[in-house]
Amino acid sequence: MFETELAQIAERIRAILAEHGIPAPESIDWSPIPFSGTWGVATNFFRVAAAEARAGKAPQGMKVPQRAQQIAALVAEALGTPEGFQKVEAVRGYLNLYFDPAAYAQHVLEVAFRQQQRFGSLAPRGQRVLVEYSQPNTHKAFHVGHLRNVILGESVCRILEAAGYDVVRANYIGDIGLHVIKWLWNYINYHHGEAPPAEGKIRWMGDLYAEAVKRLEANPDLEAEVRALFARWDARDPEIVALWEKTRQWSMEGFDEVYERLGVHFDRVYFESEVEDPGKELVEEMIAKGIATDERPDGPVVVHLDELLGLKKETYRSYVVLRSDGTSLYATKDLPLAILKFQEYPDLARSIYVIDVRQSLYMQQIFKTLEIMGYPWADKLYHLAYEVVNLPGNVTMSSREGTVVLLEDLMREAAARARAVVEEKNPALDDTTKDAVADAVGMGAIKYTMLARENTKIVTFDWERALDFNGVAAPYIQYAHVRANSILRKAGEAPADVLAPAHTLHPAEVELISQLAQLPEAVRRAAEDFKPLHIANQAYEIARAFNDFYNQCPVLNAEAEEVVAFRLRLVAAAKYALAAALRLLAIDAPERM
RNA sequence: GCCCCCGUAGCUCAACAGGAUAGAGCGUCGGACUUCUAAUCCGAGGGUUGCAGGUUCGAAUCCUGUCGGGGGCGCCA
Repeated sequence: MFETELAQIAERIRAILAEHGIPAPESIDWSPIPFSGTWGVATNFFRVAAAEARAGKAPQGMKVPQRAQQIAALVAEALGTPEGFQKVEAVRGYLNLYFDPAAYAQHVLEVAFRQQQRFGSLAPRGQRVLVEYSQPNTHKAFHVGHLRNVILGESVCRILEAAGYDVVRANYIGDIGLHVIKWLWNYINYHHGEAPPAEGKIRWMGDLYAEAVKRLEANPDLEAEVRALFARWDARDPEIVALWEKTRQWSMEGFDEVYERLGVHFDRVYFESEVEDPGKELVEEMIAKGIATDERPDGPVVVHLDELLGLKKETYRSYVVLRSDGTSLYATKDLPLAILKFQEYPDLARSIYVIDVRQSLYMQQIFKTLEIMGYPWADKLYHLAYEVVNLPGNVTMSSREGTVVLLEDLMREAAARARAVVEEKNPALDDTTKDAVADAVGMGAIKYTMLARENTKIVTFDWERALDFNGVAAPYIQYAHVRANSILRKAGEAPADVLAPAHTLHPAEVELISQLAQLPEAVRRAAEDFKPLHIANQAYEIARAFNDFYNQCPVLNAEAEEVVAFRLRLVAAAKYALAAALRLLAIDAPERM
């Protein structure tokens, strides 16, 4: 807000400094004034004073903070009070500019009314980015660890869109590999002809996989059967391929249900199976170019990155692109997939991989290899690393080990608990609404706990914490939205125009407007760092400010008609902001609860 | 052996590009519903930001070292 005005003031400050022979800083940055209880921006002159001191030009015997204050005072004096501002002051080396409250409040409301549910959105950039996330394996379970990926990926997509990017949502399905063969082996031998239940397809698929692993561990001799089956699959035995396609579809249907429930959809779904053959061809090309070393039959096909780059220190190390028996592994397929993405979307400004942090080295190896191969877009690849979800006691979630919390169990439990709370808090609602509210609150609570955390921090899954609806949590924000909605409903017609306040603003109004105004900046930062956390924090701050306002400032029964009119508009703006922020977190904003 | 991440209140976490007085929630104690939904609000208590140096006018934030925890390092995905 007020970027052009501030740029002009910055120029005037430069001129004032120049007049006094004081070296100008390379940039003049503005930040909010803390502890002020009103709106304004500040900049400081410590850098200027320090630079002056280093140059030996500082007035004799004057310390940097003291000199900074002197310069701030000097600038304040020369600047006067610019148009649109109420007050200018120099405090402890800072120059504080206070906006005219009425004008500022009106400006914030104007933006909110113009953007409405898109409040906080930035101008279009005309750039396209692709985000690959979720990446589930068919024939396996979908647990809470996978949930963090989906939620983070989806939120990042929404944030990037709000920041003006054109976003391609991509999924990459692990539909082939040893795990699939093991599953098929178990199915053919012990479950032939069975079909998954209508409810809980993913659980059923996961159970059969776990069973396969258990059988093979109990009797390692059976591995030979699995290898034989893998050979048939590799030879494209029609019977096996048909069964693979049919069973894969069961997993896909299960995934679709989950995505539907989470509010996630993809623009492009890639399958590992579609890049396997291109990958094998690519490996041959890499061998021919001397990028990959063929150590067969005694070893696999390897890319020795450090050697290729002439690095003496271990950096990128080496990795295998093709097994010694000629079968593919992850790297065989990730390389052609990266290429395929840029063939389909040549104008990508960024190709982002949402993948957990344990694969950081691997990702760097893939990116570096593509760079060595000469792909000009290699520098646009970005690994968005996030930490894993563990169980208490630092237990890694593993479908093999059976140490998992299944997504469907979590969602069911969340809905059930939320439903009980709705029943207690608002029994007057009809059943359909109660169900909808329970879903919004339950899913929201889960999503918020995963997003309101630094990507690089491990989440320890705990039932009580994940489903705690109190405190800093989605329901708190949703409740503020509901309260705002409730006031607007009672008021009748929603206000469509904007008013400047005619009364002296209450501190709670000041704080609320101030928090609303910070949403666009939160969007900018969240998009820049790929951190939904910034939105989660800002959403909470807005809700907190709104609840405080709600408590202290009557709206419909305010003391004067003009106050009612202004506050109604403020409530509407707050509702827009809350809905917008929740939308960026992929959390529903119910109308009542 | 090499590399990455984490360490902030009793617990779980915040803290914009290094800026003014490090903030929330939970838990504990004490208050506020005849008033727009109390899933709310107010108050109290709680800190040598693991430790030691360094850079800087200024460090939770950057650098070096160190301790503790987690993770990754050629045929798993």
